[in-house]
Amino acid sequence: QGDQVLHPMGWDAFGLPAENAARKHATHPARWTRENIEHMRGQLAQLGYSFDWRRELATCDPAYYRWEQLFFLWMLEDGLAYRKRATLNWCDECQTVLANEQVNPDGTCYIHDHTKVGQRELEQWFVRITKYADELLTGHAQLAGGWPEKVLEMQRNWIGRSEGALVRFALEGRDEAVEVFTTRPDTLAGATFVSLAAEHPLVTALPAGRAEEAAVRAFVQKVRAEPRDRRAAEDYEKEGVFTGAYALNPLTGARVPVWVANFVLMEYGTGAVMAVPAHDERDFAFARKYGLPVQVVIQPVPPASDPQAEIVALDGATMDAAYVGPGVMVASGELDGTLSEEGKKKVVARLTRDGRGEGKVTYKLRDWGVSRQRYWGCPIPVLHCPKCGIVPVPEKDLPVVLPEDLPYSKDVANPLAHAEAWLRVDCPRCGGAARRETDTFDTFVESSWYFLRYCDAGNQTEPWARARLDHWMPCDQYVGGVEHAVLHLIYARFFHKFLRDRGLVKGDEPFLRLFSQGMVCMTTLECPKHGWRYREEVRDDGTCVECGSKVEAGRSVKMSKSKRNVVEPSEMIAKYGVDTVRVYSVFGGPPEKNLDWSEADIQGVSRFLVRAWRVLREGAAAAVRGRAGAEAAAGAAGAAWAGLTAAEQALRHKIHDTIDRVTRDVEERWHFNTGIARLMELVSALGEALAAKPAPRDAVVAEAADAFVRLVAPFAPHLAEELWAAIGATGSVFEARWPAADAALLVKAEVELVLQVNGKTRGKVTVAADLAGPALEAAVMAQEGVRRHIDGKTVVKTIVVPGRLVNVVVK
RNA sequence: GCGAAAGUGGCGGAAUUGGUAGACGCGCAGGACUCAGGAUUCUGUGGGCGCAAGCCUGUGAGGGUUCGACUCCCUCCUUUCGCACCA
Repeated sequence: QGDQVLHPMGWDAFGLPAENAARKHATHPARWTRENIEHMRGQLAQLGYSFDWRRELATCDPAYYRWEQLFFLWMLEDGLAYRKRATLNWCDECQTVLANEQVNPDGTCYIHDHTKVGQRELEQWFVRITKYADELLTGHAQLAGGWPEKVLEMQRNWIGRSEGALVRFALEGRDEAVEVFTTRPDTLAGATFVSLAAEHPLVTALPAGRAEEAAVRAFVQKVRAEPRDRRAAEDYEKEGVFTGAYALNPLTGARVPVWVANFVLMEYGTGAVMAVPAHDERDFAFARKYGLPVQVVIQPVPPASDPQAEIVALDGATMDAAYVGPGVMVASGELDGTLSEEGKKKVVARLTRDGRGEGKVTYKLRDWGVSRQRYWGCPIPVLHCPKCGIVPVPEKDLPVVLPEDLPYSKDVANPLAHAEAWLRVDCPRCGGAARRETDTFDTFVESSWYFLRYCDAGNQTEPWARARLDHWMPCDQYVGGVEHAVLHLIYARFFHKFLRDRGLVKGDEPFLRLFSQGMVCMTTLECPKHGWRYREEVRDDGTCVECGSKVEAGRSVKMSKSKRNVVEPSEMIAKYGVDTVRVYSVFGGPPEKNLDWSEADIQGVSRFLVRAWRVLREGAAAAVRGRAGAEAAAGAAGAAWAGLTAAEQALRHKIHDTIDRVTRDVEERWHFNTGIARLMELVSALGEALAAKPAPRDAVVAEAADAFVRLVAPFAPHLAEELWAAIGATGSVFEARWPAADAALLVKAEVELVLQVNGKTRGKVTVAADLAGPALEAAVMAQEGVRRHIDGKTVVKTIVVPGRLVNVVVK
C-alpha cells in the first residue's frame, strides 16, 4: 500500500559445500559456483519473484569481500581478532577446523552429519565474540515478541551465562591456590573436597613425589584418551582418584582433599570445582562412592506458599540424595541462619574482603574460530614476516584477492599454500620478504553482514553510504530456519554490535522480527527388503527396481541433495507451470510448517488455476462491458447497484468478504493457504453465478473478476496479468492497487442464526439482521426444532449472540 | 532429567475474541459425458442408529469452569524440537 520494500537477493557463495561439490565434479570451485549462480538466478527469474536485482551480490566477489577484510583489520586494531594455539574441532572430511557452533550436539560435523569431529591442536584466528556475550543476551529484550521464543531460548542456552563466584582454595604446602568457579557460594562451608579436571595444570604437580603419583598419572591418561562424546554420555560412570594433596576451605579453614575427577570439564569455569556433596548431585554420588564426608550446610525451609509445611531436617550421614534447593545456612559459622540467596552475596563479600575470591560471571560461549584451512573462501588479510611476525595488510592494499587461476585438484586441500607467486609479498613494515596467510575465513563471516551491504550494494568507495543504510536498516522482517539459531543469527548480531561500536550502523539489533519458515519435505520410500530407496530406484508402479516388492511410504524428511530426494523446480514448472508451483508451495499449510511434497496435491492446485482461467474467460465479455459502464458512470456512485437481485447481492457480499479475508490472511497472519481457499470459493461462486439464469449484471461480474485478479496476482502473477488484460483493465495488475472491501457489504441484510437448546444445535433460521428482542424470540420459538426440545420445560433464559446464534436454556 | 511447542476425518489442513467442528484441497464412493478415461463435470464423504425426518456421539485421555469449550483451568499420555555432568 505504497510502502517502500527492500526485497533483495544474493549469493552466499564461498564455503565448503561449494568447494566439496566442485571437487567431486572435478571442476574449479569458482567455475562451479558461478555456474550454479547462473542456474539458480534463472530458476528464480522463471518463478517470477520480484527481487530487486540491482542489489544482487555474491560474497565471493572481491567487491564484496574487500569490506569484510577491512572489518577484520578493524577487529585486529580493536583487539577483537587474535591468533592463538588451541585444541580445535577438526573434520577429516572437510579437512579443516570447525567452530564450536558448527559441531552438532552428537559430535558430528554440521555438513557431514555422519562424520565424527575430532580434535587437533593448531594456531588459529579467533574473533572475540565473548566480549559481547552479555549484550547478546540482554539484547534479547529488544527482540522479545518479534523473534520466536524458541530461538531466543537456544541462544540463551548457547551463551550459557551463569552468575557465581571464583573461590581460591589455598594448597597445603604450596604457595599457590586452586581456583574454582561456583554458582553456590552459599554452600562453601559444605565443600568437603576439591575436584580437578584431568586436563588441569595441577594434576601433575600435586601428586609429584607422593605415593599417589602413579595412580593419578594412569587415571589422567585413561580419561584423556577417552573420546569427547564418550565423556559427555549420560551413562558415563563418575570416577576419580585422590592426588594426595590437601587444600584449605577458605570459609571454614577445614583441610579438604584434592581429587581428580573424570566429570570435571576443563573448558568450563576454571577446570576445578569445589565439591559440596550435600547440595550437588554429582558430588553426592562421587562422595558416596569414595566414602568422602557429606556436610549439610543448607537446611530446607517451608515454601512461601505453604509456611506450615513440615520439613524434615537433612542429615549428611543418612541422606540418599543431594538437596539442591534453597534454604537456610547452617554449619557456616557466623552466617548460620542466613537464607541461601542472601548467603551467596555475603559469602562473596567475605571472600573479597579476605582476598580469597570474588563474584564472577561465566559464559559457555567461546570465541569464534574464524580461520579455515581451505581454498574457497575470503583470504584473511594478514602477512607473516620472519622479522615482524604477524602484520596486517595495509588498508590501501585491499582487497587481497583470492587467486582463481590456480590449478585445482582433488589431492590438494588448499592450493593457496602452493601458490608461490601469490604467497610472496614484501613486508610493509620492514620491506623484507613475507608470506601471505593461507587460511581463509569461515563462510559465516560473509553472511554476518551481507544484509547491510544490500542497502548500498554497488558502492565502490565504502561499504555503504550511511544515509542509505539508515534509510533501510534495521531489517523489519527476517526469514530463516531455526538451524541458524546459534550460528548465523548469533554471528550476525555480534557483527552488527561491533559495527555499531565502530560507528558504521545505527541501532543495536539488525533484525527486529524473525520468522522461522518450515522446510519442504518428502516422504521416504522404503522397500521391505532393501530399506530406503531413492526415487530412481522405484518404478512408476511403486515397486522396487531390484526386488519388485511394493515400496511403502516412510517418514517425511527434508529435501536434500545428499538424500537424493530433491524435486527440481524446473521439472515441476515444465509439467504444471510456474503459477501452479507457486500456489502449491503456499497452499499446503501455513509457512511456519513443513510442506510435504505431494504431486497429487499439485494437481488439485492445477485444477483450480485452470478452472479460474476458464470461469474468468467465460465472464470476460461481461466484465469488459461492466468495467466500461462503471468508468462511464464514474461520479454517479451507486447508480450501477440499483435494484440488485438477491443473487447479485449475495455475489457482491462474497466478493467483499473475500477481499476482506484474503487481505487479513495475507497481511496479518501470513496464512496464504486459507487465502487461496477463499479465492477458490470466489471462483466457484462466480462460476455458479455465470451459469445461473439470469446471469448477474455486467457490473457485478466486472467487480468479481476485478477483485479476483488483483487478489490472485501475488500468488499466480502470470495468470493474473493475462486475465487483467482479458477483463478489459489497462496497464499491469502489479501497478494496480490492492482492492479494499466495502464495509457496508460485509454485513448481510439477512443472517442465518444457529438455534441451540441447552447449548446443542437444534436448527437454523434466517432472519433480518437487525431483528432483536421479543420479535426475534418469537421467530426462534416458532421453529419446529426448537419447540420440540422445549415443550414441557421451563425457559430459564435466552442468550443471543447477534448475527450468530440464539441459545435457549431450559429446565 | 530440564525446558518449549504440538496432538482435529483415510491425508494436508480450516475454525477471527469461548458461539454451527472438519472451510478449502487431496483421496475415496457413486452418477453424467465418453469406444475409452489417469480429462471434465455433478453428488456424497468423521463415526453409530434410522427408509426418512431425525437422534446419539465426536477435536490424545480424564476431570473442571461456562448457557455454550478444539479454544480457558488442573492432572496424565504421546510426538517433535532444544538443552543436558556447565559446577
